[in-house]
Parts: sequence; structure tokens; C-alpha cells
Amino acid sequence: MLRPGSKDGTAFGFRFDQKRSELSERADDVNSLLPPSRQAPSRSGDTLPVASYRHQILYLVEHHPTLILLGETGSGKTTQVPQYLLEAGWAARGYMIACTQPRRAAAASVAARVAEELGSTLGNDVGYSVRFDSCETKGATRLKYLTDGVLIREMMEDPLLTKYSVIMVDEAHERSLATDMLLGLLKKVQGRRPDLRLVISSATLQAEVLSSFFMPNAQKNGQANIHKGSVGPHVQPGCLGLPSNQNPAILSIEGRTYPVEIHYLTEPTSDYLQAAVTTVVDIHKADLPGDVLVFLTGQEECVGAVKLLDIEAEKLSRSSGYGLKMLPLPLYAGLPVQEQRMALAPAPRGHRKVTLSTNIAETSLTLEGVVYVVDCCFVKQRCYNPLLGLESLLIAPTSKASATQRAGRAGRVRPGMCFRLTTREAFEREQPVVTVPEMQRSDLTAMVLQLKALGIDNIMRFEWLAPPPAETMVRALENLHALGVLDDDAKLTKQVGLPLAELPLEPQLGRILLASSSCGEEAVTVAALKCVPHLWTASRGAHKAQDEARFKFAAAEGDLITSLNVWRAWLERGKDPKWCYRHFLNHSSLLKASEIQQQLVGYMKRIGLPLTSCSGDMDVVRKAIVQGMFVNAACFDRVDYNPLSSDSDPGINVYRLVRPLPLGHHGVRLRIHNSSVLFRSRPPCVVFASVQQTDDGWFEMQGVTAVLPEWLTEVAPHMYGRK
DNA sequence: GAGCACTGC
Repeated sequence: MLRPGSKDGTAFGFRFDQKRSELSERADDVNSLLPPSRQAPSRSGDTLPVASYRHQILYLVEHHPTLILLGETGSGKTTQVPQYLLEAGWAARGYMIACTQPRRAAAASVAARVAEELGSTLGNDVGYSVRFDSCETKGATRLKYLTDGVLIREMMEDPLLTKYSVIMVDEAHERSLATDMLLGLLKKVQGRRPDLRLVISSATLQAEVLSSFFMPNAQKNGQANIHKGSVGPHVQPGCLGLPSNQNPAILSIEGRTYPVEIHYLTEPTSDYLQAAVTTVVDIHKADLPGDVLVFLTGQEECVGAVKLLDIEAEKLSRSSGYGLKMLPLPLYAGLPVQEQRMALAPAPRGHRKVTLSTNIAETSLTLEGVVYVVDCCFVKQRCYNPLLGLESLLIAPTSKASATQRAGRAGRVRPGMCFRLTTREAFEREQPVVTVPEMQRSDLTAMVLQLKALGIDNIMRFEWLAPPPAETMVRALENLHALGVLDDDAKLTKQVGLPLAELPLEPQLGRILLASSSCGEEAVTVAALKCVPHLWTASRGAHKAQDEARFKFAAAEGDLITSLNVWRAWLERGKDPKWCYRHFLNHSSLLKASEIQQQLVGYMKRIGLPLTSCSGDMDVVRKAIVQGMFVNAACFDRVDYNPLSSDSDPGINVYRLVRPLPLGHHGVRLRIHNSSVLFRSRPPCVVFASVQQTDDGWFEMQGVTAVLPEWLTEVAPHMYGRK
């Protein structure tokens, strides 16, 4: 990498496109070099950038039905704006203010902070509500932080959200499934409740989409009112009056972050992992103290990069890197919580922490003390093929919006640097401006069910922020019809549709519960375990030992029945965390599963379904599983041999989907994923929970259960006919 | 034969 006064190039030849300023020139005092935990506390409510906009915000909320608040992180919107609304009287006369968050952890922690700032106890004036955990007092709580999913659930009881005067939707730029759905619903509510005010908080790049969406339909050709300067004398809001101007207002608030210098490669690289490692080593050798955050796409890459950096760290002498020792740590969602904490905690004295992270550090987790970001400019993204009805993960270039977000992680403590492992030209040319909203790359079966339950019958005419492909909607309706959720008129059925809409589960899993008349106990456990990802930990890189551990619980019936065995053993061991560790099981995932299981037991009782046990008759459980998963049925087709491999090559067991496929899609090849206990065997017929696509076009089935083909025709004659 | 972005009810 090229730096002032250095010779050009490095051993690997990864060079960046411009000279870098030395951060020391801009670091004014020693204090700014310390991690934030050792700095003097700052940022009380009054000194936040948002504070100077208080009057404007209140004026605009009063006069417009929708206010779009733009601004990067660090402006204080989330904690301050709801307080301004509270003080201005928007929660008078029994009304409440809601602020939604995409993640549960954020909802709870922000609420706690706001309660503290107001000098009140959490759960009185300020509360929160997330699944399994709410802290609010009916009649007393005026301001509530909740996840967008919970607010959607609240709409099932109260479709017009009549108890709220203002709803603030935070982090709308993330464009998550729930946020997009909520915004569509809120627009509909606004039509029936002209007094309701919306505040949509978003990063800049999504402003236009949002403002034109909230433009009244009659005036779609008009312009939004954009406010940058002052907006005249502030009028005390006569709360819940009608807004005087129907267009959405837009207000930009500057954030409070330090500048981040962006660097690009001079030559493209085909190996971003090596490029990342080299870049980190160069930063460590020459740049001032400050932690490094590297964005990679997956767990395997993060672990691999840690290994490479450990080797490099051994080679480095103490004289380089300002006498600091390099400490590489991985960070991804499947990591046990204790190890996640290590990656998040400040580096021990004398160390420079290098965190090798997946996208989890872009939105969900914040690391302190990061000054350098290295961005591979790729991300693993969900995508959905509605014709095949299969969802999978593929590596795609990150959007520019996302790259900005990642770079911003370097500027929270002091001026920082971001190294993008691509050329400036390629970045400009190939990275999309914004990420394709989840709505357009997901299976929407569950969401269509929720919309139906909210009384939105004409799904095709719902106003979407980003309309999903028509094929996806058709597939969702077909799936729901096949499951018995919708009747021939696309109305929710009494026996299946209505109870399923109440269950906080994917329709496929919920259907298992409804089909479990003689194995309710097993069904709630299977469903709860299926809900928690990362049941098995992958932290210690000991693949073989892990396989052996899994085979101790293996059931010939497949992965879901295997998870039942794990569950029973865990209970027998008194939920012992050490036992989990020895067997490569994720203790916190199991605890979460038991929470979900308890919730499902509650639903079963409410709906009046028995919670009997099948006492070991696993065929009963498997038949219930088929009732939910029959759409994803595959049968063994043939063995593919690699012509170049030896005679002992066992070949690949190729499966094909049993359900009829549209023309041109018969070539889809499936195989059992090697994380499945059925990987070594070759059951003639299976159902699976999900697939993952490989680089060479295979779909690998996960969460596999062996079934009898006749069960398919028995359960779904409409799909598999009797032949 | 070698492995699982991230959320949420």
C-alpha cells in the first residue's frame, strides 16, 4: 500500500489509489486516541445535533401527516425526537407515542436510556415491548419503543392503532421485510386516520422513495416540502388537530461522526481474503493505534482470515505496530455469546484488535474504538426464486449505501480510514446504489398470511414501498392454498387459516402444530428448535469432533427428529451449559428454543389443541412434519459420478423436487447438505426445511426428514395426485 | 464431502 514517504507496493501487490494522510496530523490530543470507554463522557441530550432542530421537528410534525427525518447515525434522533413529542403534548389525553426498531435489543436498550434521561423508572412513562419481553404499564406508559414486528401484531387487535397519536419508524433505510410491510400498512391507516402523524427516520439515500410513497395519491405529481433552513415561528401544537399540508415534509439532520478517508485498490483483486489480510498487516505495521474492523461475507471467511492473521502476527516483530500486539478475532451470529463479547470488548492494553466480521457489524452490533475499516465490498444476501419456490443465500456486491454505512464505522471515535478492496472504477460501475429491498428477494408466504389476517383481501393491489415480483405473490398464494390456509376464494379458512395467522411461526412450521393431534408435545418442540438457528456451534473449528458429537444424537428419521433427541438429552442433563459446550451445542440457542416452546404451548392451549405425546412413535411426528413441509419434497433420482475421480468415489446422490415445476426448471439438482445427519444415507424420499445454493448450481437441502412417498399423496393429493 | 448473511412475531 502506498503511503507518504514509502516505496510503492507490498509483497502481495495490493496498493491503494491515493496517498493517505497521517491520522496523527488530525488527532488533536491524546484523549482522542483512547478508546471511548476511557474518554470523558459526552452526548447528553442537549448537545446532540438533533437538539437544534427541535422546534422545526415539532412544527413539521404538527403541520404535515408525515415527516421524513434524514440523517446518519449519531444525531440522536432515536432517543430525542420521541422526547420532544412527549414534552409537546402528543401523549396527552390518553394517547401514546410509538417508536419502532428493527431489532429487539435496540428497542429495550433505547427505552432504558430514554427513561433514565427523563429521570423515570423504565416501564412507567417510557416502556418497551418485544417478543417474550415487555415492560410497560397500561394507562401510565406514554412513550413505547417496540419492534416493527410487534406493532404489526398489535394491528391484529387494533387495525387503526387508535391508541397512538404519533408513530416513529426508525431505521427505515434498512428496508427490512417488517419495516416495508409496516410502512405500507401505515399508509393505509393514514387514509382512515387523518389525525395520525408519522415520523420516518432514514439515512439519506432512501429519501426520495419514502417521500414519494407518502405523497397523497391524488397529489403524486406534486413535490414534497423540503426543509433545510428555519420554518418560521413555532406554534404550540394543538395536538391531534389535522395537518394543514398533506405532503410529507423532509428534514435533514447532520450526524456527529468524524470524517473517514476512503481508499480504493489501484488494481482489481480476485482474492479479497488475501487482500484483506495484507491490508490489515500494513495498517498494523504503520498506522497509529486504533482497532481494525474487516467486513467479510461469511463465517468460514472470518475464521480463515483469523488463522492467516495469527500466522502474520507471529512473524511481526514487537518493533512494528507502535509496539502493539495484533489480536485478530472473528465475529458472526453463530458464535457463542461469550466469544461475541470478546470480539466486542475493548482490546486489552498493548493490543490492537482486528475484528473479522460478517455483516452483523454493519447494523446489529457496534464495536468501540474502530478507526480503520477494511471492506471486501461483498455481502451474502438472501434471494428467492419464485418459480422454484426456493430461497437461498448468494454472495453479491454490497450497495453504495451499505458501503457508506460500513465506512462510517471507522469514524465514531476520531477521524478514520476505510479501505475498499476494489478499484474506484469498479465500485462506481458495479455496486448498486441501494440494496434491493428484502421484499423483492424473499419468500412472502408468511407475509401474505399476515396481510390476509389484517383483512387486506386484495393482496395484488396493496400499495408496496417496493412491489414484489408478481410470481412471488402468486407462489405465496399457491403455498397458502396448498397448506389449507386459503380456500378457493383466497379467504382464510376457519380450521387452518385463522389459527395459523395467530401463531408466531412460519406457516410451514405452524401447520405442523395444527396437524399434531397425537404428538402436540413433540410438535411444539420440533417447531421451537427449528426456529433457532445455530443450534450447533461452529466456534472451535473441530469439524470432525463436531460431527461425532452430532452423530451421538442422530436419528435415522432425519434432522428434525435428531433435534428432538438433543432436546431430551439437554433436559436430562438439567440444561447444563458445560454439557452443551462438550457436545458442540449452543446453550443460549437451546434456552431461546425453550422460551419459544413455552410460548407455543400457550398458543396450543388457547386454540384448544391437545399437547399429548406420541410416546416414541416417530412416524406420527414425521407425518405431522409432512403436513407442513410437503411442498418441499424431494426424491432420490440418480448417482452422479465425477468421470475424473477414482473408483472408490461414492458419487453424489442427486435428488429432484417431487412437485410439478414450470417448464424449463426440471434440471434443478438437489442434494442433502453435509450438515444433515442423513448426508451419508440415501433415503428415497425426503422433505426439507430450507436449501442453500452452491457456486456450481446445486441446491443443498437442510433440515431434512426422511418420509414415505405415500404420505405425500395422503397429505397433499391436490399437489401430488394419486397415481 | 467438508459447513450455516442478518433480523422478527
